[in-house]
Amino acid sequence: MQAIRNAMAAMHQRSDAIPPVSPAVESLVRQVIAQVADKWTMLVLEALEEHGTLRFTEVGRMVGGISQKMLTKTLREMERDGLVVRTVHPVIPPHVDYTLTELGRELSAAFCGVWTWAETYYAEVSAARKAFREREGGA
Amino acid sequence: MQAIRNAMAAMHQRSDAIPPVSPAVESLVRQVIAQVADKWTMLVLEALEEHGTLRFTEVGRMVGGISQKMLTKTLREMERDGLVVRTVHPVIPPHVDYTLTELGRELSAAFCGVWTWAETYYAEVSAARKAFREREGGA
DNA sequence: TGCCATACGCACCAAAAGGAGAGTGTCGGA
DNA sequence: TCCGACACTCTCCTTTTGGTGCGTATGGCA
Repeated sequence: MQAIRNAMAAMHQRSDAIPPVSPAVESLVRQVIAQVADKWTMLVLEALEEHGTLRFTEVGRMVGGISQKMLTKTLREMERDGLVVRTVHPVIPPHVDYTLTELGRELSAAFCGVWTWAETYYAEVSAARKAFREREGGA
Repeated sequence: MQAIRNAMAAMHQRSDAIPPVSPAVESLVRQVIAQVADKWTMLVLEALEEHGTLRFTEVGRMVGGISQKMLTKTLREMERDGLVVRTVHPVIPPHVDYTLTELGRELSAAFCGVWTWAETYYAEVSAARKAFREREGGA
């Protein structure tokens, strides 16, 4: 049973996968991808792309079904990664608004293809799931 | 404190967000997006796009750092959603291979933009994180 | 006088994601 | 003879995700 672990471990040093780019870049890119390929991030990105500058509760409204905790977390991570700018107006009912940076807009544009794919093929995904259930589930 | 819950609840009936598409389609698309915008799914998709047909352990090798459990789960979900075809050769050391379907290839193409974005801007994301740490973290 | 609204932080909890390790069944090689 | 290989599955465990509810500061409105 060592073999699999050995192979997996070896994987981390040697890059059998994609030779063109260096392993260090590979790993960074994967890290960024993993961070960004998140449900809430995608939804918030969409909302801000569609509506421009929004404040906290407005983002929540646009995204829909997100808790304040997750919204805070997602926005903070996006701020950290340079995808949004957070502007605090020091007034007494607090007022904070969020805008996409250029980086954020670029990412949003990149995700556009995935949205289009989902809109184009969701029916086929549904059909595939149904077929799978009938084939596998209700044998 | 009811206000937020009311607003959130209202959100689910009325579509304040994106009028152009119907709410039903919206919800389906979001569901598909949430399913598909997954780290492992993206990585497996990439591996299969790059190398064509692969068998179980080969996919694991190409993706790198994935446990067998997650690999099984990811591949099963992708099969269910019609992204890959799973072919079992009934020989005695088991032999199963996985190939992208047309749907899978289309999705892979759609994600291409995100990969390009990550490759183009990962340095800027790193810089943004560093700046954020210095600004916020090590105040 | 007193409650509401904003944009959170914090504490507590449940559920899901994810990893490590063992087991499986048979066959071919050492 | 007995171990390893494949493609898993199962169990146990930790970490992450996500939800709910509470607190907060204070100017404005009733």
